[in-house]
Amino acid sequence: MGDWQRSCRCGEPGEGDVGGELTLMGWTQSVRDHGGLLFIDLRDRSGMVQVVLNPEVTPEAHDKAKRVRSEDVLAVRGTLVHRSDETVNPNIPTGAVELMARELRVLNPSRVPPFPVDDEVEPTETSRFRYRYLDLRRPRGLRPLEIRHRMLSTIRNHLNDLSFMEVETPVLTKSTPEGARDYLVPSRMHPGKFYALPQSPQLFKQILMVGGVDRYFQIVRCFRDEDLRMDRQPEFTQLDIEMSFVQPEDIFAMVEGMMQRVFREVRGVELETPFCRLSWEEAMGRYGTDKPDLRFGLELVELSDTFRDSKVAIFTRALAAGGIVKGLRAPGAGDLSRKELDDLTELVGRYGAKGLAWIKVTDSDWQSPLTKFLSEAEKDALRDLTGVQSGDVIFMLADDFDIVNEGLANLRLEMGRRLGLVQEGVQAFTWVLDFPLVEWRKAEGRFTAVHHPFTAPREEDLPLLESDPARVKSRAYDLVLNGMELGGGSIRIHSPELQRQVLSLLDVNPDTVDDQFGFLLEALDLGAPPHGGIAFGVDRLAMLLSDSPAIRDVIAFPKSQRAVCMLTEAPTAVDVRQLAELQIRTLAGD
RNA sequence: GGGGCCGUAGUUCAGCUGGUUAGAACGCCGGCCUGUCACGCCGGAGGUCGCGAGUUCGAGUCUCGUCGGCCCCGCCA
Repeated sequence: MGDWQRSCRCGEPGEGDVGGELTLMGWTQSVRDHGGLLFIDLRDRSGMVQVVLNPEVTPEAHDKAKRVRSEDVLAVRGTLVHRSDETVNPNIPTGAVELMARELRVLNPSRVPPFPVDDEVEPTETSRFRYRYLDLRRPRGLRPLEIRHRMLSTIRNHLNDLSFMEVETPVLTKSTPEGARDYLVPSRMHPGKFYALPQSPQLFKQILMVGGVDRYFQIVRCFRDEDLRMDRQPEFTQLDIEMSFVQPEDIFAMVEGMMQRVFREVRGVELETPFCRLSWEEAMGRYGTDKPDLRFGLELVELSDTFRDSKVAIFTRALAAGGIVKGLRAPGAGDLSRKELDDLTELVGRYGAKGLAWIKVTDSDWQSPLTKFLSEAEKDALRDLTGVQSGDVIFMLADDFDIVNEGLANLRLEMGRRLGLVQEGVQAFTWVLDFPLVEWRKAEGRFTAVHHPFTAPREEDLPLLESDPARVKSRAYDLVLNGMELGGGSIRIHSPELQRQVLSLLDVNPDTVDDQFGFLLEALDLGAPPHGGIAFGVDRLAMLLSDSPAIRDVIAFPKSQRAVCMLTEAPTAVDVRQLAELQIRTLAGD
């Protein structure tokens, strides 16, 4: 660079700067060599500006420019001039001006890049993330991170305005029995012992409440060693919030205000508040899921009673086994082909359904493999309950509660898309309330917490804790947007006795309760205020705000589906001496 | 742990029921060109068809295995 100092960024020069002497630095987007005149598009994060080299004015600079290649890093000094009317480029913000170069320095030449650094062709994800630095030079690569940054800075401003305090909690912490698989970190000072990376700062933030921190938040990395998905990474970021002396209403109002501001400042969209609210039971009943996409209707219909004494064996058999029958009317879907119906059957099959019953309703008849088993009374009931009309299809599923709901919920999403019912541009927020406190895990033969073990039961359900735990509802809530779970939280248990009772209901061994949660129980016994909070998936929110198809797009250096860092190739083997120091020997031979 | 899709030039892709020397566009290299902005024109180079077996007279194409990427189920309090 020598002693040169950059005067502004490439996207910034405008007509106000014309006549000025500018020094610009950036990357070579393209070179257009006309033999005589030569143009260079100089780019940085802020944008692009055209540099002109004229061999008659500056033969030396022009000569150097002839050897400039894509992605070379340049510094150019010259005069900013107006372009003549015919040569103005309306497609870029700096298109009215250009830099007449007097002197050019190649700060660092670049090898030919492994993929073109522009938004024209999308490189494969493998090369995008292997060469993430090239990807980030493209607007398409950088934009999701810019939106993420704006979102987080808006959130910090907002919470700061509301007197929240950001506190950092430990990353080297303690493994706890419930929840996802932990990432472990061996301890050198304590051979054979391990820290765990936090799955969330849950217990620390509750302890902060006991410490009187009152209004806490943290934008914090969390770790879960589970298999990846399009919207799941092994390390992800939570917006963690906790407040003392609050009711759910206080949390809702705070979150709605925050979301309003985020959508206003990041997307320029004005959200209506208060958000919709659904009980868990209503959400499950009408949509078959606890995270319904409310951008379209297509509600499910309960049909168990209709078919209680039916001749349709698949229905009565499922009901006899304690299952349910539910249906979904797809308006105007009567033209579905056999192949399409097979595909839909395969779709519900993914969630365990053994088949998918369908009826095509036309003016003259009901076409279905089931027709001959359906009584007139059942047809009347179906007409009443679904409002079916000629040209529609009724889908029905009979199986246990989870399979029916999950199958139909996903069928509903698919049909919503196929029938073009999803209203684009609509932000359909909803709170989902009154989740069950616990659910029975057949595989494990015990109850597990639906939210987490520190969630308070509803007060009116306390008597059921002993007699019928499955019917106890919790003071938990989720925030759902367009079918995506953005965050969830709850009012916490602040009584040590109740906390012990819930832990024992979850069949946590009484010895390990004190081992694992002793510090929490002790804190609850030393003046813990009633408190509650919520945590959001920052990455998912950023995905939504940036219209990104995958979580990888909103993370600077994401991991592949097999949890490998595509840039550094971590995890890797370590030196045996490091292992010896930790007193660790691996079983995996390699 | 299970199911599915994909892997061909530097990049994005085409390559049919197996059949001559594996193609296109962009990029790259060389030449020409003084108002282009996805500059244009002429010429050229560039391939372990992910890898390994198998079937076959013959495999980019079929089969099996393997590696990698992506999507899904399980898992993710």
